[in-house]
Amino acid sequence: MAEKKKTYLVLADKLIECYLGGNLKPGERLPSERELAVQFNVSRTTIREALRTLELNGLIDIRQGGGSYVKVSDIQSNKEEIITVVKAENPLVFEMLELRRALEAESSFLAANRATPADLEKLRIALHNMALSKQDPELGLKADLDFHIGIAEATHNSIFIELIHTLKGHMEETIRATQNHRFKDLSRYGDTINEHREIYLAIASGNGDKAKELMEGHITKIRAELVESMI
Amino acid sequence: MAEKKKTYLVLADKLIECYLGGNLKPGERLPSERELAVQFNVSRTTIREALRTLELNGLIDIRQGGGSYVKVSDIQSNKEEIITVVKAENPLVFEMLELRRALEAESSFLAANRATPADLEKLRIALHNMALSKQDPELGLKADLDFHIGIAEATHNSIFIELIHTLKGHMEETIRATQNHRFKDLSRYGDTINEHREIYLAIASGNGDKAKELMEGHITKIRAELVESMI
DNA sequence: TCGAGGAATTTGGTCAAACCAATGTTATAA
DNA sequence: TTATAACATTGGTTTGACCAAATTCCTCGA
Repeated sequence: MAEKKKTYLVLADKLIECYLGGNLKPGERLPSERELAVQFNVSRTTIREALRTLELNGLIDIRQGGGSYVKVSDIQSNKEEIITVVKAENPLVFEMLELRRALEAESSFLAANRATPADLEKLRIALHNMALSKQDPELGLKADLDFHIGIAEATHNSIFIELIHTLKGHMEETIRATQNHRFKDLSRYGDTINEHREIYLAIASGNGDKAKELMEGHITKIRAELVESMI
Repeated sequence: MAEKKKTYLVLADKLIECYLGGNLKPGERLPSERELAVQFNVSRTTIREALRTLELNGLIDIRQGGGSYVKVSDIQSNKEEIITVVKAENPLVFEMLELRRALEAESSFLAANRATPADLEKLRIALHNMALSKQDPELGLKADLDFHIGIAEATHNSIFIELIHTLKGHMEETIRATQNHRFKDLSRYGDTINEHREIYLAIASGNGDKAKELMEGHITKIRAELVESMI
């Protein structure tokens, strides 16, 4: 069904496409409201609503008498830098794992306070798939990843979400490395599933501190398994 | 510093205070734009900008011909959260702070287990400079930064070290934003110094769990100060 | 020639009145 | 009672005007 979009949002997108999508560098000025109104064939009022939208999203800076300027978002570029740092093909497996411990523990805490019913549903599905996957390593891998990513997404913090996706490759590697152990000793795989389930319950019940503690323990245990698998 | 706030943001706050601060339950309808314009003695245009702000922040739902309704909030949000959303100059500031909480808490934990005498010496110097800087904001800023960076370096985890340097700009911004409050109330600045000192002691004595807990509290407090400084 | 000061212009901020479009309400007729 | 048409309400958009801040540009004096 064709959703009817609000005009000011459509305009905001057009503005981004025309001016913020690379054609205008940070610090440069946009055309005046009156010019934009003519260009897009709408009233100044409507253009102003679109500009407000961009301002509230931190994309531009509006100054009375001055004009609208593309914001030099330290933070936006910071965000990209952070991703770059983490992305760097790092052979530093254990350092990465420490980063994951930091990120995922805090994610669990935040998720417990913010997860929507839809977020929780995703986590339940991942849990369920994992339980079904005792004989299927690939399904297990995917479900395991889905669970960890699902928690990050439940924080609704865009930086955490991007970072966890950046770390996906590393997580996959780690899981594969430890899978041999897990499948040799099925009870251990069961332990992992139980840990996930407990983390889920803590998040679903809104117990942030407990969720964080459990996730810390979980990743510490992964580290131990990784050490074993390398012996 | 008497910042001149944009009218529509001020109005958005008033609307929250009058209607979303508990007096109106989720699902209930706000007065019409025309009524609100009369009530706050501004034009309908201005009221509309304020309502847009609330809509963009997901607090209300505006339906043509229907009216504006308080949204059933996805995330469990207390009043402070709401204020935060509306006030945030850059929506990513608080996301960044959450990232810092994750990184610096884990850093403190790791530092407590790995800090060398040289690492500890650096932290002591930063602490000392901070104590000396009650009258010198710039020195205080640098000492504050040095302390946080020093902890990351004491982890000897290259990823953490790179990340904290990437976040330096953001940290500086946050410290500056909260400095006004700190210097208005010197006892509060003393609190900050004491928090740093306690974190140092926990690290120096090898108590990782305590160091982590203290750092978490410290950054949570920074967040609260940041919220205050924006009101 | 250069710089300071100030007037004129540009640009965003606010207001008012009108009309359109979608929704909600009420009255009417089957 | 129900379906429908007329009306009222409410948000959406346009226009034009004026205010306030910032910028631009010109003049004048050193």
